Amino acid sequence: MDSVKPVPGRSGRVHATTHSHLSQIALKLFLERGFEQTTVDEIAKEAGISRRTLFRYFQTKNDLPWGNFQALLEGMRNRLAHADHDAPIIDVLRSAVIEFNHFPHDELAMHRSRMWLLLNVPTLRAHSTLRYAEWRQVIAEFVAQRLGTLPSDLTPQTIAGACLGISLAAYEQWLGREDANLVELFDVAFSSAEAIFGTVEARSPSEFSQA
Amino acid sequence: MDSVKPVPGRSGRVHATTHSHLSQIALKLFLERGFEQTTVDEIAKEAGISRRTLFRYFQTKNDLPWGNFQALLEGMRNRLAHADHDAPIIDVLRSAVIEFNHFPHDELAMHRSRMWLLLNVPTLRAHSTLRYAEWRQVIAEFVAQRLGTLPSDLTPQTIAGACLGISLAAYEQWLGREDANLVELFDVAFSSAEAIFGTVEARSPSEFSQA
DNA sequence: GATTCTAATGGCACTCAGTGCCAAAAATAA
DNA sequence: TTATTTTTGGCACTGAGTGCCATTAGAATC
Repeated sequence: MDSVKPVPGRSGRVHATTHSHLSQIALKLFLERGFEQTTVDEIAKEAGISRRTLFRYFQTKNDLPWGNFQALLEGMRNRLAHADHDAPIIDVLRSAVIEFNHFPHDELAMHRSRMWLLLNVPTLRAHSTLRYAEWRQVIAEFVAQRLGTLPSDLTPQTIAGACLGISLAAYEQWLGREDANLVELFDVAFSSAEAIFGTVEARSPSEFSQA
Repeated sequence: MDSVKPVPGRSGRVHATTHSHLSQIALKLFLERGFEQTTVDEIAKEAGISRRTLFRYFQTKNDLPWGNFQALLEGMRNRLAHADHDAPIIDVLRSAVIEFNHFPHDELAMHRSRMWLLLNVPTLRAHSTLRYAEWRQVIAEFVAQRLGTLPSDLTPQTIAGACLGISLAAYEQWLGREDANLVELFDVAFSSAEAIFGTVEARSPSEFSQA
């Protein structure tokens, strides 16, 4: 499935597996036997690697469902950094968040399982707080950079918090309806939020300076 | 400090300690050495009980800073249940939440340490999610009972979420200012929220029926 | 093609959180 | 004194996570 190939121009032994592959195996076992009932040893054995190696791919058992979250975060960070500087902040955020939560059709079922676990297994629910904080930080840093403030200031933090709230609301809806379209739900959720809050405070500085 | 006395009319061995006492010892060690650097064995030894017994008072190490949270929850549940049935929901909630977060003067320093840990140690921050959920559930059940809806419905959940948000904002302020008054901050936070959202949707049913 | 360098793997021993089980201790009730 | 009740404490066990180091499998160099 995920055949790992040597990267040209890079010394050293080739990776035995991928975050994605391990995550898939873990999700499968978690769904079959339950999260608490599945041991890390079983996952490692199923993946054909040693337990020690698994802990080099994932810091904790709780991180397994997330896949390579750091890489996804880095992708969103880059997307935000290279966005059109004249586009309104809210528009950039909207498309970045939607892109972040866009998955190929053949991965959607797995993603649904993933999100179901993250939102329903108590241990994972608690641990998610930490991942959410990292995600919000990426948003906050982007907004702060656009507004010329610190990421810790009220506006960046508020907007980041709102984006997270919107996302979680969309996922709640998605998990509740078998036939729902995730991207559409995100779109609707963002539109609702914009209608309620307006976009005044979220416009880019260049729009003001160009006037 | 916490001398444990036999309860009249109740058989069996007397409790060797209290949640409060263990919590105090744990807080002291967590602040001195750090949360991760303190083992449960050290806390048990310092308290003069066995490790096994400590785990009968607290399910996990993460629960130690919370003290007897279940008892506090039960207190709030009772307070809400016995509140004046004609008083507006928001007024009942306001006083219940403030009372929940009211501590005697000589316990305030310890409570400050407690909250600092809960909001700053990653593991505890994550675990708090679960305690917050229980707290919100108590609020939601009260609101639902007053409105004649299910606790899982949107309005009870939203109001409970707002109460939590208000509380956390008040704590953030409190921890940032050495001289701040916690109860006053809660009062201000509640007033701000009421000013923004109004109180229309949060009035008790009897107010409508009496009209 | 043999050697060297580099980066990942795997095994082992260890710490620590948390649990099941059961005997011992300490209180009340008969 | 004896029986009953409830908590405590010890012990062995499982499972997560870590430090250390030898081994492996590639690439790069000669």
